[in-house]
Amino acid sequence: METAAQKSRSVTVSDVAREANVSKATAARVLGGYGVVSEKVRADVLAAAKALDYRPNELARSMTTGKSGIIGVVVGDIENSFFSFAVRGISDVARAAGFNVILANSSEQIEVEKAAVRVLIGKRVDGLIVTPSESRDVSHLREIHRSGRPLALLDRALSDFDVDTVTVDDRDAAMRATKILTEAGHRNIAYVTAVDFAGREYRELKQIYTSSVRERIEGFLAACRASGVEKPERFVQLGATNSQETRTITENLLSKHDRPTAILASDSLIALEVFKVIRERGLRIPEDISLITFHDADWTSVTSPPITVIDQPAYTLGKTIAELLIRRLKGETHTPKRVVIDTSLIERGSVGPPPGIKGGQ
Amino acid sequence: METAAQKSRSVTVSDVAREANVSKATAARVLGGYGVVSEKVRADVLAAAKALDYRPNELARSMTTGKSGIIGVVVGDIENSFFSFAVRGISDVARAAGFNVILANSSEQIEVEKAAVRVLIGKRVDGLIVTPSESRDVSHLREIHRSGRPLALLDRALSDFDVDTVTVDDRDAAMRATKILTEAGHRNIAYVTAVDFAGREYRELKQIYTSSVRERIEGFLAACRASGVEKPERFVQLGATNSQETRTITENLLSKHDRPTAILASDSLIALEVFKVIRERGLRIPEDISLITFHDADWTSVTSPPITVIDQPAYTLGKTIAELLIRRLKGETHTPKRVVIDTSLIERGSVGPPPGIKGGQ
DNA sequence: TTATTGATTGAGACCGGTCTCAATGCTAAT
DNA sequence: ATTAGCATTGAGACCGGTCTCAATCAATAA
Repeated sequence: METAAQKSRSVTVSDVAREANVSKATAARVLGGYGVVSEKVRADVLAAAKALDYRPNELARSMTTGKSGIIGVVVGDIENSFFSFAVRGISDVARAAGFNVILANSSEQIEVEKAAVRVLIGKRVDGLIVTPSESRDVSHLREIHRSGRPLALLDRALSDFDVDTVTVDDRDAAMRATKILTEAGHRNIAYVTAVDFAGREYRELKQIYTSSVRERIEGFLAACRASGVEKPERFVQLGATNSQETRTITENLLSKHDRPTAILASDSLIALEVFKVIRERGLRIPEDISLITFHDADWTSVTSPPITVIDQPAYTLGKTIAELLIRRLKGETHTPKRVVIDTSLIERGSVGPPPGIKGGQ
Repeated sequence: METAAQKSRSVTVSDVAREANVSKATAARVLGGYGVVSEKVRADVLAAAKALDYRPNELARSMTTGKSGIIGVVVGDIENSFFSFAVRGISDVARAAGFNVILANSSEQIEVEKAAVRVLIGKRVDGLIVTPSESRDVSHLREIHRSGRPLALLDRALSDFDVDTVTVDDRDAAMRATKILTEAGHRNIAYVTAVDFAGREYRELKQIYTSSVRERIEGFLAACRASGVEKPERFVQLGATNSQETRTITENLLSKHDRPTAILASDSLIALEVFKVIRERGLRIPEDISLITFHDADWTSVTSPPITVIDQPAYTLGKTIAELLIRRLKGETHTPKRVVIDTSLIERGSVGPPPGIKGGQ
């Protein structure tokens, strides 16, 4: 009657120990893979474990060891393929190193991001990889640091956080892309980006709290100025946070009497919507308007014409930051590294000279 | 001197209790939000908690309650936007209900899937949502069931598993799509799908161990036969598991002397590659070849011509299965539901009559 | 005034592992 | 024969919560 199976309570070390006629401590030693045990006992315990179909409770294990084997990842939006590739890079590296990943979406909202970080800390993740949605409010990131957990930043740097960071050369990439446009003769180039900012009107760099966005704008402005464009600030369009907003912005842009002859989109979701609106308006690319976007999304190569893009190695970005974090989790104490990964510009067919209305340079 | 901060050990209930001059049990009551406490004591404890910046250890909490508040999700491939949308649906519902999601990728490999399930059970997730990569080896799914955790199946049903399942009307969808093709006059239609099968050659339905794939093939074959196509089996192409394989398959297909006049792709990743190869070959869609694909991926609407697709509501699929699972996790004991969600066929411009070489019906 | 009742609070077991330390047994050295 | 020394094993504390049960106390009823 003692063999009667309990409801469905899971098998514990004690159960195995009893079955193998050894102490709980000994059973734990072989099951947990630590300490020393004689061959005979080891075999007995293993046999008992198999017979009972023992499964270690990782939760309990985590509680004593203090390590959960989990890496928390907070990302802007998984639906954006840039992030899903990055996450895939993180996951692959993590799994290979024996870590699991808990994924959270911030929807680029600081409050959601803070909540996610809080939950993750509560779950006692071993480390966090975050794509900070802004640099003004970073109290929650400070907390991570204070809790002793390593933090790593993905895609967006934070000047006053000296932690492992992997970004791409945003400023430079934006400059190169813009330069291609100015060299083709464009002087009225719109830069459409996704920052959610009350008022929408762009005024100065200081109002942008996301490093990557700021750097790209910086690069865009620099390249515009270099080619003699006056007050390029007026071409910066903020607020393309979702397809509806992007659509509105693009429609406004295309309705202006001096509509831009080229558009630079800060991500592929924006570009897709821009592309659609351009199409709907019956405008031709690149004859009527040129287009370049950040991120080599799959669709950009199959449109007619295919789109010129800035290729951000998203997978590598994720892979690299995960490697850095894991090295730290394994005890390495290198000084925080700031890795900047090169992007490349893939020229396809979406850039041409501006329509001859007002002429080139 | 007693105020001296400990290294960086985290603040526990006991610490708060001491600070507030109450017992651990009482502090736990207010911090844990259970039992009853007087207003005064509650205020004291809360104040102490704030002063000490107390953060509950979810791990410890999970250990006693037996619930981790985590839903484990094992999916074929997050990079596939079908899955990333589904995951987004799951995540949104989960977060709203106070659950977290641990995501694992199986890469459609049964061994990886089994390992992932094992890990997730070890982490004591409250329930699992799995996209089973095959129906032959389901021992690991049986284990989930035996461990008392609810299991829910996403996108793929398992005949001998009576658990909550959400799928789409694959058979019907494939039939409708094929019918559009046959009605346009096609009789030589290739169906390209991603099952990894030694030998690649399709022989019979029984060799397909993924329900959705099987049903689609079934629908395809039925529609072909209905329009008088003989031995439509020979048009089924297995093995398009990655872009390279897909490319090879498509190239072979297009090189045949009696090359298909239409292609039906089982997912958007496959279709994208097929589309590219068709383009490279200088063939025109739909004049030279027609194309339909499962999943309304973003790129399908911006190509020239835009692609006719079977729209699978991936987000809804994820949302629905998560809702079902969560209801169960909250104690509801409804009999397992098998929800089949309708797909819709979005006709765009990639279907036309077959080129007039051999003529239509 | 004393017993009864209900509201609070405290003590301590427990979850399922890890890990320290002492006890035991056996071999080898004196 | 006695004992130091090493390899094994066992007992039990601990991690940080939850939760049961008993104790305390003031207020109400008899």
